[in-house]
Amino acid sequence: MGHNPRPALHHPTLETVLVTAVLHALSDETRLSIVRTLHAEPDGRACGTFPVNVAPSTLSHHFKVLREAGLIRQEDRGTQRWTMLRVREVDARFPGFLDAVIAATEVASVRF
Amino acid sequence: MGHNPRPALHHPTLETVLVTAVLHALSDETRLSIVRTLHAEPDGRACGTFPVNVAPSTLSHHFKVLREAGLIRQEDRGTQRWTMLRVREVDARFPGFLDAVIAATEVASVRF
DNA sequence: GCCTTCTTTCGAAATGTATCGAACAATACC
DNA sequence: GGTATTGTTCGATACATTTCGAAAGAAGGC
Repeated sequence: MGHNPRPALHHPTLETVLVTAVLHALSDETRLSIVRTLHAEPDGRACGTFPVNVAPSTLSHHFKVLREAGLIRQEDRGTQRWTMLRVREVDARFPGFLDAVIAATEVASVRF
Repeated sequence: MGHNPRPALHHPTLETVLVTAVLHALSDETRLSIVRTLHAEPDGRACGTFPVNVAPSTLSHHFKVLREAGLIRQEDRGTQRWTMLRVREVDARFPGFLDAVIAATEVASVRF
């Protein structure tokens, strides 16, 4: 019998995620910071390389919330898990929304 | 000595509210429904007339959250409290954000 | 095989949130 | 003054969320 590869990650279609789920996912300071970082790096980055101040297990929890809200896509590359923002798909379902949120956080001298 | 009028409601300047507070305020189904109703009625309406399925005390709690997030303005008119969406101010601080959220909820056959 | 690296899952604890009913305040009207 | 009408505050409860450390799983290199 074969080996047991990592379970496939679930990436919901944007049509099936609730508006409230997206808003809730972004209403946390740490998760919003993750989305900001990803927005500035279209190629994505590995999970462990985000500049956040939480434990790895907590970070993993936040990625799950973002993934289930349809905001990020993750794939395995060797031992690390790559994370990308689903810009196209989010913008197709919520036109202008992501840009407006990012822009709101980029005003000088404003804390999230 | 005089009577004791209702305490003045606090309406924070949009510059002082956190982005996460606005997102959190809108991430609740009942509150999002209130904002949708107000968006369709620029003149505002009285607190008790919103089509929601919660007790008056719960509704009062939701108005407080929306008010402290800078999303609504309330003023007393006789025995009732009038509520309006702060469209201009919200749009000045978060350009395009409110419209994007409202539009996202107006897609046919989509639940919040 | 063994060890390192990266990430997740599993409790567990602390905190926050939505909800209600009962009681209270303020205004308007009689 | 008395009585409705309208909303808020308070206490209590149930549930959700954020957080961590410890343990485990999977891939890669030795």
